[in-house]
Amino acid sequence: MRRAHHPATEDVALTEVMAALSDPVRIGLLRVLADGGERGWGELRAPVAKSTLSHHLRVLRDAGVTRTRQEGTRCYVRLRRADLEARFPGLISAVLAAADADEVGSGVGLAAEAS
Amino acid sequence: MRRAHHPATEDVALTEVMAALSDPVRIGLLRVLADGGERGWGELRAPVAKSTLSHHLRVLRDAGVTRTRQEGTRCYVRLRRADLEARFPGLISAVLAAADADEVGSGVGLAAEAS
DNA sequence: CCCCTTGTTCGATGTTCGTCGAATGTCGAA
DNA sequence: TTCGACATTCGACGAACATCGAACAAGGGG
Repeated sequence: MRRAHHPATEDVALTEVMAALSDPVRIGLLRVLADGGERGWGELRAPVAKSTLSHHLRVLRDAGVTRTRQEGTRCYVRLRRADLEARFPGLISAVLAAADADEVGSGVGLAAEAS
Repeated sequence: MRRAHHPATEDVALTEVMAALSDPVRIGLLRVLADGGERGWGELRAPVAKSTLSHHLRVLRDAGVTRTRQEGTRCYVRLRRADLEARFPGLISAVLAAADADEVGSGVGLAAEAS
C-alpha cells in the first residue's frame, strides 16, 4: 500500500493534467481542494464507490495535480497549486473559475458540509 | 455530409473542452489555429491518417472549440476564441501558453510551413 | 492477540477512445 | 455527364477508462 509516485514538477505533462481534469468527479475533487488546505480521505464525499474514489485520486496524483501524505493508516491529500502555477501559469485558476460557474462536480463535497 | 452541429456558446461544457484538449494532435491543431485565422482543411498537416484528422476536427467542433465553415467541397476551420473566452475566461490562453512552452503537438502544422 | 478501520489493489465488465483503410457523398471542372 | 478532388462516415481493431464488489495489507485499539 506504500506506492507514492508523485511526478516532479518539471515532469508534469499538460495532456495528462487536461485528461485528469476532464472528469466531473475529479473536477469536484479539485474544487474541494481549491483552498489549498489538506483534506482527509475519509472526509471526501463523492457519488462513487470507495474503490472508484481511490482510482480518481490516483489519477490526479499520477498527473501531478495533487500530493498525498500518509499518516498511520489514514492519508491526506492536498492540491499542488504552487507547482501547477509554476508549470502552467493561470491554468488551474481558469479551470476552477469555470468549474465554479458551471457547478461541475457539485456531487463531490466534504463530510460535515451542508448540502 | 451536411452535419454541422456546433453547440451554442452557453452549451459548451467544461469537461468536454478539457477532454478535447487532452490529446496532443488536438492541442497541435489548437496551436495552429491560435491566431484566430481561418485555415483550410488541406492546409493542415498532422502525423495521422486523413480519417483520423477528420475525427479530431469533429471532436473539437462538437466540444465547441472550433467552428467549421463549408464552401463548395472545401471546408475551413477556425477557433471560437471569443466564445470560449466569454464562457471560460483565461482558459484557452493558459492552455495555449502551456502548450507552447511544452511544445505539445508540435507534429501538427501547416502545408507551407518551414519545419 | 484478535479485530476493526482505512485505503489500495485485483478481477471483471461495459464503454469510450484513437487509429486505420475502405466506402460514401458532394461538389467543381472538363 | 463523367471524372477527380475533397472531406466525412463506416466498420473494425486494440488500448484505455470508469465503475463496481471483493479481497487484501497496514496500523490502532480492545
